[in-house]
Amino acid sequence: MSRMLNKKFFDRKTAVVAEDLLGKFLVRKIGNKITKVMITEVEAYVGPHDLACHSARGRTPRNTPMFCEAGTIYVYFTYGMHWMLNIVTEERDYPAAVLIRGTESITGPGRLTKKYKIDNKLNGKMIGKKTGLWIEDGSIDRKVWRVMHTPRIGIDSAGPVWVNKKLRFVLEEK
DNA sequence: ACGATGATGAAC
DNA sequence: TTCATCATCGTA
Repeated sequence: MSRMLNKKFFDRKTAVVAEDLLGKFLVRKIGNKITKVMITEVEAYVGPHDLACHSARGRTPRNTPMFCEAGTIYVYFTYGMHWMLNIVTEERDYPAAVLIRGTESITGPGRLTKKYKIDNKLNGKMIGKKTGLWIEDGSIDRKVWRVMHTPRIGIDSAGPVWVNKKLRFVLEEK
């Protein structure tokens, strides 16, 4: 049985946590049914100075979970139909998070939350068994997978500097 | 390429 | 209270 990643894992620099999440497993428990899939695509939203980050314009009702302790789930609704799953990083009151964009069986942050029934009911909760959503350890087989660094998706309004930062990390099959 | 679809936050 | 925007997706 794999190790469940705890607060300590997420209480580190956001870009480091993001890249480190590749190859780890997203685990979802609903009732007595457990699904476990490898994470293959993430993005880092590194703090209030990051103009693509929801916390760039201060604290608001929506982004309040980002100010909570590392390992807190931040789910928000966008484009009138999609839920986005993030996990909060770094120390309390430092608003940063990693967006989980894709797993081995499903690509796209909106599809992922739909498939694993992730919505605002999880917002602000801590990852763990009680919540029914957590992350388990795993290691990448480097003979099979390579890590790609690219700009983040769908953040054009953040301005050229932050749009071009390579804060999206993707696991690709060689 | 574009419309769906509605919460969010900033401006007025 | 209005309005543009939005960390997207399915269909064309």
